[in-house]
Amino acid sequence: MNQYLSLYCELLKKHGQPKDQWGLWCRRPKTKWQREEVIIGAILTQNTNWQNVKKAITNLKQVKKCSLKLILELDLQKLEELIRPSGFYKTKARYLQGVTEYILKSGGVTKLMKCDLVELRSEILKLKGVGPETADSILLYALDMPVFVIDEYTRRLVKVRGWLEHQSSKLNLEPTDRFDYEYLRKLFEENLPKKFELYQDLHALIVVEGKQAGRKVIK
DNA sequence: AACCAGGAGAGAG
DNA sequence: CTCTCTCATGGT
Repeated sequence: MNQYLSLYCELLKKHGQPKDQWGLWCRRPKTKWQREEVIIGAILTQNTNWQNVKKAITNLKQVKKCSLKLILELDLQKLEELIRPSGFYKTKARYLQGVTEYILKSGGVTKLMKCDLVELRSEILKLKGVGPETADSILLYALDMPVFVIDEYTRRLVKVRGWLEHQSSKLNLEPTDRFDYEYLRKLFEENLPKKFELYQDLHALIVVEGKQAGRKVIK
């Protein structure tokens, strides 16, 4: 068992199955509407506390079911007003409508799940408001595709545990490249069985662990 | 009362 | 390609 799998076992033992802490995101199986809500949440949570996102989603549900159809039905100003608690509400409202338009035009979430992973990833990365982390969160948690999500918690963990110390010199990488998004993503994916359930749980556990650890050892 | 949380786009150099 | 600025709310 390599260090990535032992990390999973260690965190699983410590925190348990990350279902309740992560609400919908780690729930399996998911309904179509739960998948849509995860996509909406993935945009809303950008650089924002999850507590604020919950308020925004509650506001949306108060109007109607939190779905992609609702996002398109609402006019921009109304949507802005509803998601205001999540911050950056004007830009996020536009992001949401753009992403929603693309998904519905492509045939909806169920259709997307049958697409080729690599192609779909490069397609949604072109959408405004969808960077690497948001794209992979959507692919992994909404569409059950095996992509590992890299975030600040993952970077810190890799840094703190010194996992890249001897590999970086071996591969002759510049210090800035060692924590590059794509590099870290491939590192995790190459060292773990390609299963979306494992990716979902491990990433969630890393976040839970990271939050609990706080920012005491970081620099 | 700063500081920051499941980031990303746009512009400059 | 790598900085730096901007977008904004709510909790410590």
